[in-house]
Amino acid sequence: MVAASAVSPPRKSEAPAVIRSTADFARHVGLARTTVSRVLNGQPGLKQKTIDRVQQALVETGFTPNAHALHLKGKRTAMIGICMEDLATPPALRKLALLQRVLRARGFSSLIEVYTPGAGRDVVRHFQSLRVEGVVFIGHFLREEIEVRIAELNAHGTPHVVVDHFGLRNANTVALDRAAGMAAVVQHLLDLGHRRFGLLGISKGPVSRIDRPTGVQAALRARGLDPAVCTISLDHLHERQNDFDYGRRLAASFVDLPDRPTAFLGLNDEIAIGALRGFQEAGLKVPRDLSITGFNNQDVCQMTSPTLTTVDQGIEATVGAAADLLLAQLGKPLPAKAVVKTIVPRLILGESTGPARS
Amino acid sequence: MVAASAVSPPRKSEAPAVIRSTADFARHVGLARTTVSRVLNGQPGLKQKTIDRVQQALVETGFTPNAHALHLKGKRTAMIGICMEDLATPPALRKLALLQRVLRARGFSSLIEVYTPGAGRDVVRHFQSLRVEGVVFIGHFLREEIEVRIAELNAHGTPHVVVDHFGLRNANTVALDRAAGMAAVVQHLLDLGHRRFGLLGISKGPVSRIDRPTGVQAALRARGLDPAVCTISLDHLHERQNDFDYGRRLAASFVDLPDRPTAFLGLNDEIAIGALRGFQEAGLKVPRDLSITGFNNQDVCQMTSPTLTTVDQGIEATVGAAADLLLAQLGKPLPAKAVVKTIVPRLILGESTGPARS
DNA sequence: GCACTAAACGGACACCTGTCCGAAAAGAAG
DNA sequence: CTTCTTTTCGGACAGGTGTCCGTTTAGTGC
Repeated sequence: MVAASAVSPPRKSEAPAVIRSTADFARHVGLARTTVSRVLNGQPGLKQKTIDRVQQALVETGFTPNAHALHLKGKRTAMIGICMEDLATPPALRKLALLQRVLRARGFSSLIEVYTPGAGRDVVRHFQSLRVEGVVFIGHFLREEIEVRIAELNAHGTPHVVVDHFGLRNANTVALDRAAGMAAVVQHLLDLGHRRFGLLGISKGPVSRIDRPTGVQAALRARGLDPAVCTISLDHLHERQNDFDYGRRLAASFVDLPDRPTAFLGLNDEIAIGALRGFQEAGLKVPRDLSITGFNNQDVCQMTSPTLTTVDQGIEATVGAAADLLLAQLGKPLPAKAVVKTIVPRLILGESTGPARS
Repeated sequence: MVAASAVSPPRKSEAPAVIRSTADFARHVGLARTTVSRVLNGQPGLKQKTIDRVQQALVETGFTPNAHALHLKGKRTAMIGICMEDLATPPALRKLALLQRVLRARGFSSLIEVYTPGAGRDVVRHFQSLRVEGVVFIGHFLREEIEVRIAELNAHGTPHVVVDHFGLRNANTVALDRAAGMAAVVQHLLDLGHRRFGLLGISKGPVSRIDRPTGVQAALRARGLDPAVCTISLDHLHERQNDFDYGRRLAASFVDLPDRPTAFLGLNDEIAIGALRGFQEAGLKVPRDLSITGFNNQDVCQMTSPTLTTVDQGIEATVGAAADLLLAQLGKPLPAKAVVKTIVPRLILGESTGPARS
């Protein structure tokens, strides 16, 4: 038995130890709950002295109204759910960072979840239960699963945007036109006289019309060349684990190939840099003996010798467009037709490409 | 005037167009709200047929109870607020990604905010208003400001952990012992015969006892050498913007220095790689003519030629310890004394260090 | 000291949920 | 058909908030 509390039962005006609600806070200040509420919401008809008193106590105690109760009263949550692909690649993380910044600037907080295959339902349900105002998907997911999620979001009237996963049904999408980027690379190399291309990690067929292989083929055909003749891939010879090492081993396999290509197209920067290293270890000079290109324009492209010719992803443009697309939907009824936007990337010339050796 | 609604006013049993609450959902299923609630919470005394009916409707509609109302009823929010100093650097992003994964595995969602100087108050207030169960700070902040935030959190009984910012008063901290890492680097170079060290970006005095300069000095003194004599910095000659370029320009300044150091200690990997490039451009061979070390062990360290000797941050260990520290506080009263944990990093040997040229 | 006004008070309600509990309905057994 | 049991119904409440509104208190002018 606690003597103190038994002797003096808490009077109404007594300040509580821990402030958990406006009521607690009002008792602490010595005002009515409604009066405090009026101060907090800037309503008229209050004496300046009272306002000051509340403001000061606010600073002292650091009290904050319960956001959940506020939302229950109809206030918007100002939260955006972000689903990330499980693979934490540098470009994906940069997109996340940038997106967070853009959303923050517009007054939204970011709730992030990694979307592992199979767990997607829980993630989206969780966002729904928190009544987020929108959902962003960053990365490439299982088609069937993600399409179900998007249908759910649409059914609930929750805006969404998919970044990078092109071709999903009824999905608002912002994606990089990788085909265009790859075409620019190939054109650049064709202009330098290259006619035989080694593919590094790009052996898989195109998944959509804006995929890298499509761009390679289109650029070659535009010059009247046959992709099947001009390109060669040794991807099947090695297992892809670490990208850098994968590129290195691919290069080693290409070195002694009769009729070796004069130009090599990397799926990404890591593979390209690995290949660069692999060829250099074999005693070849880049770009004298051969040319190499990357994709993504990560920081590391400027750090190699020679610097890497690559394709800039335009992450800013992509994320900016995604944010615009998402926020434009707020408050309005969902668009009848999904909006799809493609971003055309930019060729970044480095020192790793040069005239074909005749 | 809408004829349909005027003719048939919505009956109680009519299903609403949009399901926003358990009441809506119950009407949709054709059951009482309380009955549905009992199903959702697994209470006994329900016919299997009824349970199935609700479950099915749950799947069909994708209805989710309002998390905010649940929290109001006492359910925990299971949210952790994460304050980031900066989302721009690769190590910071890796920490964030890893932390999110660890928290997710324990059933927590992550709310991230970038903590810009001055805006820290709003960020923490926002977390408080959302009644997060804990707050993590990742990075280095303004000492005074962050200490006030932590005091606020303590006053509210909200657990916290600071990652990377060592020496804050009353702050639970997990930090990398950069001094130990740097000492290991210097010892390694001393063993290789180096006696004169160029500092790349490490000119500023130590902020705490686990900072890089402390480690350099300690390692030198341990061998009876005078840091003031053995080390030289030209940091003041260049403005630090992009780290890679900064390192490159620093190297250029060192090239023609009489009595040039034989070993160079980079503040981080980017600066080291920039310097590596700078020296190579000046015609020097690494490690034949000089040795270079980095710090952080980013992926890029393996992509340079030669590969970089560096220090592994032990991000997994750091983030794991931080998560443990935070989650251990949940539910319990806050620890009387702040817990401080340091992580000892590991030296990663690369090809960029070799015997001193006599 | 009186009348009048400005300001603070405090009860009520809605928002959505889970839970309790008495009442009503449905179903089963006789 | 009656009785008893199982199941569902639906009203009430709490949790924290903003707002409305009638009531009480403090302050001002004369």
